[in-house]
This record gives sequence, C-alpha cells and structure tokens, in this order.
Amino acid sequence: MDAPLANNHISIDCVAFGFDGENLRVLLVKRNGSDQGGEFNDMKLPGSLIYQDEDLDEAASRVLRELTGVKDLSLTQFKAFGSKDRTRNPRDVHWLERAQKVKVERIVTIAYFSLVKLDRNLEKAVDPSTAEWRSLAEVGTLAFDHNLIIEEALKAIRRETDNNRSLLFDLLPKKFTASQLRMLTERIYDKPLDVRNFHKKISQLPYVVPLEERQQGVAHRAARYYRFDRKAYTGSR
Amino acid sequence: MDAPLANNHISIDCVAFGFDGENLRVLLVKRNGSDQGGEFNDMKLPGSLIYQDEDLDEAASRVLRELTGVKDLSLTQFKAFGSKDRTRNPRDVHWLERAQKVKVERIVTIAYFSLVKLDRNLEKAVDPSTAEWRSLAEVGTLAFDHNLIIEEALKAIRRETDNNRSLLFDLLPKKFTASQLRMLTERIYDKPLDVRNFHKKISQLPYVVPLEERQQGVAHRAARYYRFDRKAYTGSR
DNA sequence: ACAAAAGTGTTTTAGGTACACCCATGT
DNA sequence: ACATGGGTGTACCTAAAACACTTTTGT
Repeated sequence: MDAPLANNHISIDCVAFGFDGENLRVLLVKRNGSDQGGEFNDMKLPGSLIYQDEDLDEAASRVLRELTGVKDLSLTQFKAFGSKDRTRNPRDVHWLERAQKVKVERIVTIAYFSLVKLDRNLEKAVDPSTAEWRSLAEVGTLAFDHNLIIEEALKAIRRETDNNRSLLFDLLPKKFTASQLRMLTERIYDKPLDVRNFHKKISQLPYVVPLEERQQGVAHRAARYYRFDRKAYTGSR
Repeated sequence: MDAPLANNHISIDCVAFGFDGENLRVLLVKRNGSDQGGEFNDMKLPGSLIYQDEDLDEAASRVLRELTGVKDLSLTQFKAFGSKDRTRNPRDVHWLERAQKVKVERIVTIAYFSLVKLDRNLEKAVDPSTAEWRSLAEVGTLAFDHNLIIEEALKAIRRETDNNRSLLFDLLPKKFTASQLRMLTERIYDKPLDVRNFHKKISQLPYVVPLEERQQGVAHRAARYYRFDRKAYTGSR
C-alpha cells in the first residue's frame, strides 16, 4: 500500500429532466472559456465540487436549488464516473482550474438524475443567459463526459421507472391528459405505444384517476384530464 | 463558490458474491485494530483507496486480484456512498488513519459487485487468516457502512439479473443441476419457486442446455447436469 | 423397505398485442 | 365541411401460477 494516492476531487453532476408535452428536456448551464483557439462557449451539466461538511446528496440538492430556486427536487444517485480520461480534453482542465482555483488531476463525479415538472414557474426561474432547458435532440456536444452521463441517466430512469412507475408522474403537471402520459412513456422507452391498449391499461390503474375536467379551447375534441393518486399508488404496491 | 472544498478521499469497495450450492456468500477481510476498549477483531469488505493513474474499475480489479489471485473477475459499479457519517465511528477513523497513514475527513467509496464461481480453486486462494467467504446469514456487523453496502449490492444484483439473466451463471459451476440454478434464483430473489414451473421454464430457454451427464454417488435419483451456452444467450437477445 | 431428492403435465388466469373506426371541437 | 387530435372493443396469444404423484438411487 505504498503507491502514491491520487489527488482526486469529488464532484456531483445533475441530470435534471423535464417534459414539455412533446419531448424530454435536460437542464444545461452555459460555459465560457478560452483556449489556444480563442474564446469558446459551450454547455455542461449543472454540477459542483462538494464542500466540507456536505453530503453528496446535499451537494446535488444545493446545485439544483441555486439554479432553479426550487428547494426539494427529488434526486436519485445513479452512477459514479471516475475514468482518468474524463479530463483528457485540455480545454476542460484549463476551464476547471480557472473556475475552481484548484489543481486538477482527476475528478470523480457522482451523477444524479432529477425528474421535475417543467411548468412556467420553473422555466422562468432559470436565467436564460446562464442556463437552459434543452430538448434531448438539441443537446449537442457537452463538456467533459457529460454526453455520456446523460446517456447513462436515460438508461437509469428506464430502469427506475420499471421498478417504480410513480416516477413518471414527477415529470407531468398535476393534471395531465392521456396522450401526455403516453407520449412521455414513448419518449422514455423510445418506442411507440398503441393508443387503444394504452387507454385500456391506464383505465385499470387505480392510481391514474380520471377527472371530469377537460381541455378548453382546443381545435379538436377536448381531452380528459387525469391526476396521479399517490396514496392509491403506494397502496397498490 | 468560496466555501472550503472537502478534503475527501476516494476508495472503492468490492462485494464479491459466491454461491456454495446452498447459500450466497460474500468475501470479507479481517480487520485488527485497537481503541479505548482494547484490541478488536472484526471484518470488512475488501477495498482500497485509489492510486494515482488508476481508474476506479482498475482499482476494484486490483483489490480482488490481490486477494484471490484471479485476474479478470467481472466487476460492476453499482453505487457511491458518500454520507458524512460513514466515518462516524471513531474506531473506523482511527483504524483508517493508522492503516493508510492519511488524515481522514471523509471517504467517498464507489462500490462494485462481482459474481464469481466459488470453486475449490478460489476457496484455496484466499488465506483464511486474512479473508473468508461468509454466508450472508453469518456476516455480522461490519466496519463502516459495509452492511449497508451489501444490502444495496443485493438490490443491485436483483436489478441487474432482471435485465441480463446471463449474470446468474457467473455464480454457478460450468456444469450445474436444475436445483442448483433454482436455489440460486431463490436466494437472490428471496422467494420460493415452484419446481415444476421452474423445469418447464428452463426447458424452453435455448441457453440452458441439458447434458447427458448426471450426478454420481448420490443417495437419491441422480440429477441431470446443464450448461450455460453464452452464444445461444447473446443470440436470443 | 425406506429415506431423499429428481423429475414430470394440465388447467386457469392475467396481461400483452394487433387492429379500424367514430367523436367532439374550432376554423 | 373539413382538419385535428380524442377516444373506444374484440379476438388472439403468451407467460405465469397453482397443484400431486412417480422415479431413481443409496443405505
């Protein structure tokens, strides 16, 4: 046990997912830096090194709170990323050392996902000059291995929603239509669902309860609203 | 971003599972230390701080190699543990600082599970004065949060074997009987399985192939051996 | 002969899949 | 009237669950 210990730092990164009614979106923050090629602007996942006296979970919670103002977003740790070549790109290392004022050999990051209701409140809460909810197709190339982290986060939410279907409803507004729920499921599992079978299925789920209220002012038959009944859900487990 | 950064260390811990034909066992190493109550002897999971120039996966692989002599055990990272009160027990902190010669505030550990064929080779490979394959019921109270880590590892292998049934066969000898496979499944999911339904099921799995060979010298009807056909498995995905 | 574990089929139930047309509303 | 998305039922198939007795072998 005499080999030199790594001078590592530990960070957390958050993959916050929202659903805009059509597509999944992910919260990204803007990054400005410079390298030999001059200035650059790109995006990264919200994250932070962890502070003294701070649990991993607390750090993740802090990052999302600072960014959105929302206090108790659900957070689930899903994977650690500690490959040496996470910091292979000199641009990333340079940016880190300037931003964090620490000498960086490697950063092990613990990644969390969060599923949030992407309502107007939350859209307004993020300052568009520093952060943005991007739909998955428009994410582009991110700093570090953050594209990989998003891929793994998607796998993780597929796994987790299999075991715990209530997670889906964290992404939906309190009142939602059957087709919102269906489209969300299609986006997560990336496969089309039969409309009739889907209706049949939700009609026999005790925790998806139909309301009398319907959409207003749409140029087609108004869709019924549903709500998620958490008590019925936990009771049916 | 001016709060003091944590002086954290990063370690990996391995939960190596074996199956003895009856029960799941886990590889533990002995720990000797002292505190105000005098000497103590207890056990912990095999683990290590990570060295410079070492990936997390490499560190985990190294730990199991040093302990068992086996080079390429499969390893799957399943969770990071970074709670501050992991090092709440002064006995643990004291032991660490003596053993590792580092000042410890907190250690974030990345936990891996490994599924191994617990054959005579491997039983012999571990020095009984330093390590031991303990059946789950006899694990007792371990150092740090290692009991929690084992619990989480069990959950993780349930999840993972759901997605990838080939993992089960990593725990079995090359030739195994139907009841070994059944008992293993029962131990992992902690629920009894109907014998007839189980036979029906494996008889239609292309990757569980019956052999002509049978048990010898048992005081009852000799059981047929089966083998796992990895090609048939990957083909059937 | 008996103890001990291996092995074998049928029926029922639930859930998944495939599939095509009419309904309500705004323009 | 027409464009747009909402909503509905039946038949088939597959997989899981429940359930009890006979077979083989060593002692």
